[in-house]
Amino acid sequence: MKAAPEREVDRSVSQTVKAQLALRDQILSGSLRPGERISELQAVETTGASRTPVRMALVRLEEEGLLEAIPSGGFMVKAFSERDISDSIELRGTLEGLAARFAAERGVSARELEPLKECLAAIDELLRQVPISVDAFSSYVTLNARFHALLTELSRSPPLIRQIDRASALPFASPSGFVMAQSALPEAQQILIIGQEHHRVVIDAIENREGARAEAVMREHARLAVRNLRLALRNRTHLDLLPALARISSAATE
Amino acid sequence: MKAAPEREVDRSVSQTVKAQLALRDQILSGSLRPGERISELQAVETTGASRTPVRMALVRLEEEGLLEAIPSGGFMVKAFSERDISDSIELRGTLEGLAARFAAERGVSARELEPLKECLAAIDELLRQVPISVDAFSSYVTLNARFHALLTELSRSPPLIRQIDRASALPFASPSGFVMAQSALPEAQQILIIGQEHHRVVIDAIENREGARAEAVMREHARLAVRNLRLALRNRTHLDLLPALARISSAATE
DNA sequence: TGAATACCTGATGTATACAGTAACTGGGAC
DNA sequence: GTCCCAGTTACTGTATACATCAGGTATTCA
Repeated sequence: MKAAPEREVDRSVSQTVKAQLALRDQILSGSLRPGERISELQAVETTGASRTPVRMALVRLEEEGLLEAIPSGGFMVKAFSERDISDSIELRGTLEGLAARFAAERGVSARELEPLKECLAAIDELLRQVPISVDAFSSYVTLNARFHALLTELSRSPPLIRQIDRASALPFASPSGFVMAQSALPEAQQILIIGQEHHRVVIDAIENREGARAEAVMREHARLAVRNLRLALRNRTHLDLLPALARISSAATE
Repeated sequence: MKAAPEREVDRSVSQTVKAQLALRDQILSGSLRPGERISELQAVETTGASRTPVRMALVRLEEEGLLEAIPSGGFMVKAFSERDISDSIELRGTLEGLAARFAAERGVSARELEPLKECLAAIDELLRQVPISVDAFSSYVTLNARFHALLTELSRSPPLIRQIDRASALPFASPSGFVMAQSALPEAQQILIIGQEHHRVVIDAIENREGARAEAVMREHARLAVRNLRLALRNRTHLDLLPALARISSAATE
């Protein structure tokens, strides 16, 4: 029973992971700007790791989709248009739809659905209070992520789970990527309520083995995230919650 | 104007890529067996590259889905069940369906459809001969891959194109992964003809901006590959064309 | 004054040396 | 005979040194 599980990070976590997390933070916080070449030596200084783990982290971040390889060598921060992001969300929705259909078609025991229903109830509880507090929004993000993860697992398809995980790795494409960004807007509550209805329907569809319905509702569910994205971009006041978004050029939409 | 563009591979291609190709070959040819831990030092000997590029290649192959990270460190060859493979194919079909829908909904100019139609005509030409020669099968694989690549491009969605590429990276999930494996079977011709019909329909659907139709036909198209997989596994005589498949345990299907 | 070339600086790609840790084997004790 | 512990071995993760190449700048010539 080892003590200090918090500060042990410095030793137990590998340098590679440390560098990866640090660099991802730098990218998402906007310290590194899109199109900018990432200098390995600079990364070595800011992350504290050596060149080898830094290179490792860069390769992983490229696979993750945050970086782009430069033909002559090295990496640069990838730039995303609004269209890229909405397409990524639609893509995730399509994959989650497939997962829901698999779950419905292949059948799921009541025991497996239990945690999903608990999650559903917890979100219901959150939404009961009006207006919804900021804390509640934060809890919603956690519970929502959990719901989506559980639902994905229901497909019992490792390749699909893997792909959904990668599709959700991009923070703007993840299930609750823009929930916080619009927590102050009046439309926010309605969207959360509608989203919860989708959650309810998909569970019902899976229980009744209605594959097409389960798939369709998950696709529509993702489009809610696209709406959140639009809202967040139109009301740029709260972009400080996701600084990387501030650089998305709306002009690049079409 | 440099000479010897063939044997220049030794210098122009990076050690990392060389190692990656060599290791992938070893995995797919069956030299490295599923579940087996890959020793870096051993890989250094067989590939000729140093440890650094070998490690790089291992990370990339893991992201590609051929390897699995071992918690205590290192990598092992991933094992696939028949179900894993059919799910991967269904997954690719779903993504290609999305691409076709995007193309249909967003509109495609006649000029952009031109290369698709040329490809279609070339395959038609191939299928005219009965019975189809082995050479024709080989040409079919090339043209089919080209058709799928062009279709994917039509979506004009970089994130989607990227994901489809990754989904097709697994050789068993790629569009014509099992065409060769069943080239000697009598059902083969029929399947090729049906596949070509799908190609024809998806282009027609995109031209007429029928998104749902385009999507549906691409999904069905992928299921043809699942059928090919089943055929290939039932007639294990020709598994030598894809040695890695010989290790798929049919028992692990359910 | 402008363009081209040569040199130089800084980067990445590669190789290898070192440290820490996990797994395996051999021996001993119960 | 079996189980457990300790020692050893060999592997991975990390750091750093070296070579090669691309890009930029300065100088020179037209």
